[in-house]
Amino acid sequence: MSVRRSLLAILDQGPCYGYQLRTEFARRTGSRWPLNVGQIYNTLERLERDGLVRRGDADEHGHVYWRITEAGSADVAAWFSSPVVRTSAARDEVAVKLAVAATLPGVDARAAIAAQRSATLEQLAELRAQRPPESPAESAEDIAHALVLDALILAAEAEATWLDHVEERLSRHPQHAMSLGLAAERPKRGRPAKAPLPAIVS
Amino acid sequence: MSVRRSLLAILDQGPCYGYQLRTEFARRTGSRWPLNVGQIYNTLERLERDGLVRRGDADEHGHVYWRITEAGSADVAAWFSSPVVRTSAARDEVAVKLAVAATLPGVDARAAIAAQRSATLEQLAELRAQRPPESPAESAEDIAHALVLDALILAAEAEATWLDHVEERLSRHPQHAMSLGLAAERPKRGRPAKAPLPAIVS
DNA sequence: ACAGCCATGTAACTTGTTACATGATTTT
DNA sequence: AAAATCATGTAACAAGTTACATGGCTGT
Repeated sequence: MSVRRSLLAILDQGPCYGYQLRTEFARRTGSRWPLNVGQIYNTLERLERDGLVRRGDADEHGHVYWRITEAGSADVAAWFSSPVVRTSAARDEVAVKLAVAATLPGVDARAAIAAQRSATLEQLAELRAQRPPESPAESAEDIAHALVLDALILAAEAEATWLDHVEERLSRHPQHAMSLGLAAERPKRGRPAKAPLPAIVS
Repeated sequence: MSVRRSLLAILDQGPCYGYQLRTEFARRTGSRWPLNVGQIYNTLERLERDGLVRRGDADEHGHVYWRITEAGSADVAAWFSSPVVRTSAARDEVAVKLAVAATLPGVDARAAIAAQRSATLEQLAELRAQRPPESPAESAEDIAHALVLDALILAAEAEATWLDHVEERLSRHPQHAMSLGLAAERPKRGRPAKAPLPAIVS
């Protein structure tokens, strides 16, 4: 929902045409998350379908301006006033992947961790290299870009810390090596699993 | 791709029927990411469409077993041997949201940060409370669940740190308050933006 | 003339997600 | 008998993403 909501929030500042929204989004997020132009138009049509924006006529230059509706403004206000909830969904692919890898016999979880850590540390170095030197007078754009960069850096650092943590924990339990075979076949339809949790050494 | 890939990785251990995959996935991820049963069957059909699994006949209990193909095994091997790349996509909704909030005049970015921090800290407390006491003998399932829990805790901690960082940086620049109006209208079609970046005080 | 950007749009597709229907079996 | 769980499936949809077509304008 972040693209859709972001475009709507920008439109809340005043009417924009499609291509302009792309520029505005890029300015505010440091062009770090590329946005295919086609997606802008898709999203605008879906927002119109949902009654959150209205399409205007093309002006003299051929620009099609879109205007937010009251329902749209309410949606933006609600977005900004309420936190992003990470309840059920929001699966971290790396976490899911390593949890599965660590519990499957025959899968080299250590290797998967090592591969991920290499990639994460490399990306972390790249991100840190992009951090500009502290300057006393920063433009609004500079600050916004710095915020996004810091978010990425902190997330990568947290992931690296977690990977070390995972590896250490796996090292403390070398005997059963975290392997968890499939639960034994169930004798009858409807019977609960009652898995024997075979401890297979990888 | 994490659900699809996880189911495929489990199938790489041996044939399973749909409902069984749900149990296996839940066991390995601590039931922390609920998986609607219907999604299992959708995903299996899509995997079959892509030639990664083959559907078997129902056995005496009516269980429909699915078997991974060679292409499927290769996909699993490739998944585990290569890191998850967070290059272009992988937008963090909170980061996008606050970057946009911080650059839009009339939006109270401080309030948005405060709301997010409350939610994040609350969730962090809940997650920490769920951390079981260190026990010398942990089952494979226990360890997997701990890994997932730690991933969530570290991500929440990183987010909290980042939120503090953002707020502090915004406080250091109170004059223009990060506000960035829409770029001025472009005089002609095809002209670049050349935004004046108006410094609007919120 | 040509490359490249500006600008709008369409069509198809992916993964994830939910709601619903259906029925068997097990437990209470 | 009723409730809960096991089990398979279908239909629809959401958000994001890409590839493509089309044309105007600008700078070299």
